[in-house]
Amino acid sequence: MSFTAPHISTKPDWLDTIIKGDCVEALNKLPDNSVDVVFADPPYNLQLGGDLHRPDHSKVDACDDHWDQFSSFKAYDEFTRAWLQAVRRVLKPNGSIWVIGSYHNIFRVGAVMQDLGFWINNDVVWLKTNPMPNFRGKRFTNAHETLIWACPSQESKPTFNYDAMKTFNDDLQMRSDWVLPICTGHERLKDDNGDKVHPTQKPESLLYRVLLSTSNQGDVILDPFFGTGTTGAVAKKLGRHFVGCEREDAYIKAASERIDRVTPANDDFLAMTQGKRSLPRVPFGNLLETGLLTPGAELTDARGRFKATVRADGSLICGEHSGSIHKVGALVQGQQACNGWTFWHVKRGKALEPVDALRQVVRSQMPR
Amino acid sequence: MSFTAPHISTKPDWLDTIIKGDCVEALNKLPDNSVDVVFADPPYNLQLGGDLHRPDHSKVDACDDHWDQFSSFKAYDEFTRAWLQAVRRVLKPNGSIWVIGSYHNIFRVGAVMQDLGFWINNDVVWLKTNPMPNFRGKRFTNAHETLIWACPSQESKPTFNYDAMKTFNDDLQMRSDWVLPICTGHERLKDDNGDKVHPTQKPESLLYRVLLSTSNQGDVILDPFFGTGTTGAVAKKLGRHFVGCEREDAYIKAASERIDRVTPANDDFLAMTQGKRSLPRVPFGNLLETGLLTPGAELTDARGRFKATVRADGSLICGEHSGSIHKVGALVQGQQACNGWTFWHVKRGKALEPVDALRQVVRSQMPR
DNA sequence: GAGCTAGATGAATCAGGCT
DNA sequence: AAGCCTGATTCATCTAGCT
Repeated sequence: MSFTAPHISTKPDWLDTIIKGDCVEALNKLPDNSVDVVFADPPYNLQLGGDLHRPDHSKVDACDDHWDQFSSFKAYDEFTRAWLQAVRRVLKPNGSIWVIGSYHNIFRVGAVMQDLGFWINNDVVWLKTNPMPNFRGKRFTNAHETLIWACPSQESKPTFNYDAMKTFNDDLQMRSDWVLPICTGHERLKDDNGDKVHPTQKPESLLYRVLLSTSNQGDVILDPFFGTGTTGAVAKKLGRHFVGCEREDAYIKAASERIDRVTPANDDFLAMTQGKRSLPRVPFGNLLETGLLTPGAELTDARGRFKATVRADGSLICGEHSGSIHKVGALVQGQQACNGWTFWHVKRGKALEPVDALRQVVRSQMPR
Repeated sequence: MSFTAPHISTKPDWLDTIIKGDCVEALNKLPDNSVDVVFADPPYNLQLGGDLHRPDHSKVDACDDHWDQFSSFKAYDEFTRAWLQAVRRVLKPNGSIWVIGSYHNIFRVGAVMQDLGFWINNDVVWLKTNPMPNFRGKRFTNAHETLIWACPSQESKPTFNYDAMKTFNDDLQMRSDWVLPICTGHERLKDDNGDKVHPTQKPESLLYRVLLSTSNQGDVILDPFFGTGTTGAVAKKLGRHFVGCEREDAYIKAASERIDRVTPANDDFLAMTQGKRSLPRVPFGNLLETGLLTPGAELTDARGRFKATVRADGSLICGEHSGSIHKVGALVQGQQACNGWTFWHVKRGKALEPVDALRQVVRSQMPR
């Protein structure tokens, strides 16, 4: 599980290990100012209700573990303050801390961090390419999580590999929104029954980007909620040291074996961390939001046989039919499917143009 | 600045107006439970000064000279609590509140909202297609802002136009990440010198999506930090009422003139895509009453594995099982629940059709 | 092997009306 | 007020198994 770092003559015994126990207690084993970067994925305090089923009646495997249960916001805040203070002692003055969370907990975490004097450099949103849908149709698909990147004080001068990030991002400044898939497939650790070992394993691509942007080779990376060790695995791969705190034996075992299998380094990781470079998607509704079309606008097909009217929500009305441009396009033609972008046209001056041309206008305003 | 709503006989004098003054004070003019949706873009640059007042109208002196982190955060929290409580009184129990902010303030706002009992439905990230770059190269490009969508309590049942948003988004569920350009060009209000009137004018496209997703035609939309009136302009355009609070005369003037220029969209095009949930309920027994099915009719599932017989009261008999179409459908499959309308089929000519198709026939014959 | 289909699954604060 | 019944609701991706 360990790897050599020749320039460190006497390696502390806690380096590149997982300390068993609650993180506040476990961190007592570390000296002051001994850590360069912290990555923390604390419990989210989800407060779930009853069971949730998919439309096909299968049950959603919820995160209902005991470690995610708190009696109140106050209790959660106290827990948060305690681990942040413990982390603060071991973090170097110019070190960085990353915390990830969802709307259930991230606002509380961020406020406590500010109260303790941490200085926020950025919040970063992880946009999931493949989030779980909202099965009951009662909310927006919860398609992102939030990371806070902060320093121990306003005076801190953290590592930020600006040029590496810019190169990484096709010579554009790296933005605060990162598009990455969730952790599935071979990367997801499974037990002997084929069940996931940890309910909330983070993708390695996320940790790559965190460590690549705000740490240097040989740095010490602390993860106070180590879980199945994504932080350790990526740290080792990138030539960083790690130290983790974890209470559950099953997670420690899985993480240790996982990190043992990691071979540090070449450059093949770059590909993994690249976001998708496909054309940005522009929903038809955008044309109304941005004023390129107004509710009541009339669309026709290229030959003018069918006429439809646009409503405020981006739906079309055409005789008895209503729905998306694709659905109504299919219905009026009596076909199974239709690309509404090329089927429907709009008058622009004297000429008829496919609405796809308006989509191009929107895209031209998007530098990405 | 006002527009007529003929179906409201006595329009309150505050409706479709901007109330001058601090929002906590101004909101005293509104009765309890009088607002359907709140959109709030609270100030968050503490160092600009002049923005913060305690509930007793004394000025907060936190950011006068030296930056005092703790006292200024505390003052901001007090300010936040005060306006949120004032808003809470006028918001209907099933109303929605949206708050937008950046990492400077959104964590504090979110935590205070939770402390006051607001229930968060989603956080939404607005991804800017054209953000300001990070000139010093010390941070990630700050390319997003965060919105919190919440309700006054966990029991609230807010308006959420799921089907309209899905149509809007090319027949995919609307996600929690919205890609929209910032407010520039002709949309950006300029004064006589060509300077922008308001430092943080929000794009109309953002409000369009907020109001389309969580409000209905004729709803009352409150913006306690009205600024140059983007909320009012989009509300009027979409056939909603507005009320705003604003302290600065210059903003009130610019907003009033702006809203006067807005032409509301035609009623016909404000109708939105409706889902099945809004269709009138048709009990299964109706199919027998109307003669579409006769007692003794045989139903099967799509693959013909299960056969059931319809009795005069609309119950099914299937082997040992009997009961409603839903109950028997669940029982024969050994599932907890089943939508009998789509599970059970009937022969119509040569083809098998779900009984749901018969329900459509009944609905088409119903008076609107 | 390639290609296809069916099935499984992911940090989720996920219903509403009537009796 | 609590309980019961109706019936509405999913996207991207990976794996296993079959042709």
